[in-house]
Amino acid sequence: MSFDLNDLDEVSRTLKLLGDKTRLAIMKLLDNRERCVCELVEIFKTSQPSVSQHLRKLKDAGLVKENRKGQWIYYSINPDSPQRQFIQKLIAFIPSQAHVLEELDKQGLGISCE
Amino acid sequence: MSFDLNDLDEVSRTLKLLGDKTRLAIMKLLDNRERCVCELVEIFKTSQPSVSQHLRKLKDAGLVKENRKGQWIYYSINPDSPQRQFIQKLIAFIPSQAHVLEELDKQGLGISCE
DNA sequence: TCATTATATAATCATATGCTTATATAAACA
DNA sequence: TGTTTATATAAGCATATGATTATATAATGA
Repeated sequence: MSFDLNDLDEVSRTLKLLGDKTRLAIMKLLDNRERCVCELVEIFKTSQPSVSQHLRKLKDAGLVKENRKGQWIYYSINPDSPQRQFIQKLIAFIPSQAHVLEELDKQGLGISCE
Repeated sequence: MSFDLNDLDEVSRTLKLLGDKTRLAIMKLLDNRERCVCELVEIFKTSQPSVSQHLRKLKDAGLVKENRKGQWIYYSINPDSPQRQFIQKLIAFIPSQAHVLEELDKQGLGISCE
């Protein structure tokens, strides 16, 4: 599981991956706790396939991992990622997404896939 | 000159900008000292327009500034960029580009636009 | 002024990207 | 087993991106 982060290619690839607003927000949201796909779909008000595809890219890069619980699949930050420290520093520069969730509540949408 | 870095949009835009291998390497190279366009062209072994266009994007984002000296235009990190601290942290994760220059020397190309 | 050198800009093009719609898979449950 | 719910994958499409080629601008020097 060795991996050299000190590599220009690798860093630029990671930046490119997180250079997408949705993916960056997903990482920030997962920073707190795991979330199931349906939560993310509601938060971003986009299609389910769109969220799935973003998650796929994050998973392929090893940044997140999935955990199925019955029908639901929960995603979380992959603690074993060699890039984790780097990712954490990036995330630290993003404001909390709390307000996003608050706004959802105001709109009475709530978040429940159950 | 106020600017809120604590903004998801802004962070993702910056990451996207540096999510390009050439632009990221340019920023790393400029971290040491200013460089003229011709130096960068030689280093990256790409076309002059290509380098110019990358520099244009970095300049438009306020990350670098230019300084004409006769025929030559030298680019350097813009110290007044509100994103500077963020950029510095990103750059810190990239290995020195010293070896790139060393290889150029070996190939006898040297670097001189004069 | 004309030629040369350095750089920027414009136009074109091939590829990458992200979204949408449709469909497949997988679990839960009647 | 059949239906519903959650998620993934595939296909198609519009837009973004980065490179190349050609041309424009600007400074230098004969």
